[in-house]
Amino acid sequence: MQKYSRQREAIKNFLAARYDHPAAETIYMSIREEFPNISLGTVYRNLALLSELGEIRKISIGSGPERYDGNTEPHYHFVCKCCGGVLDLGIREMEHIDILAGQNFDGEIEGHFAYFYGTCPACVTHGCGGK
Amino acid sequence: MQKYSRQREAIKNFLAARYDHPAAETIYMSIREEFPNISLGTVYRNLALLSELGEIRKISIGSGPERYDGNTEPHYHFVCKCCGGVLDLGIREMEHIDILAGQNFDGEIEGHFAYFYGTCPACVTHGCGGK
DNA sequence: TTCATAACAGTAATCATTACTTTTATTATA
DNA sequence: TATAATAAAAGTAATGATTACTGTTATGAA
Repeated sequence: MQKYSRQREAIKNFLAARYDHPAAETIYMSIREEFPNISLGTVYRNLALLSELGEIRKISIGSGPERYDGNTEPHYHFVCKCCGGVLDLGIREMEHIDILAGQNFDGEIEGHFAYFYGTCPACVTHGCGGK
Repeated sequence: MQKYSRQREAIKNFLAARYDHPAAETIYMSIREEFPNISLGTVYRNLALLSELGEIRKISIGSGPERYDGNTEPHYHFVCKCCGGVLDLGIREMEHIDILAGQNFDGEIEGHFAYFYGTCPACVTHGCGGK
């Protein structure tokens, strides 16, 4: 039986209030302000648990550590090659590409993972490192 | 100035002859048959170098180690949730989704990374572990 | 042939993440 | 409210993938 945990609650609330898709280490550093003794293992365990419960989302962006997203609505991400930031994109789910991929393929396609990359608005105007 | 290396040549040829997108460890184990003293570091260094030169491609599939592909033609991959295998898909580049993603976005979209997942042909017919 | 150095083998270090061990916090029940 | 069972914690050790470091060897230009 799952029990309540103040640390888990704090991690969930922290993610719900942010839109920059932080890594476990970043979450750990911030949560430590409220729980100075929290351990990194606790952060990882709760991130894994919350992901399984579908209360947060884990996002892989090629290189570097995993990022976490408090927004569980289906949406795509944009990764800036310049500053490394991760932004949300306001486009709908592209179910049609699964159909496309399934043509001339004998397996069963359930879905896809995708993210876009390029230069984010801030880096376009202020240059790299401008953010 | 870049110098020739028999080990690099062997790694490149090995990848060119395979279509299962092996991980560095797998490549290491196979190349060791020809070069018993080759070190894992040499495999990683050459994989990184060949990727930079555009002679092979490095593919990230969410979890687990990076996979390498001797086919540098643009194409998409399918990852089987059942056996973990990675297959090539015969669909064209989907440039249109970059345009789609760029609408209502002020940054510059250069491209996207995407892969599909589900059950591969072999696992559909023989069940999980049947491959 | 000599020489400069790219690439090597072997090993140590790093980074992100997971696992283990003992203690603490939560919650159902007496 | 007190007791007891156990989920979850803190703290630490271990793992897996990858990168970096340190002499040594192989390549190729002079």
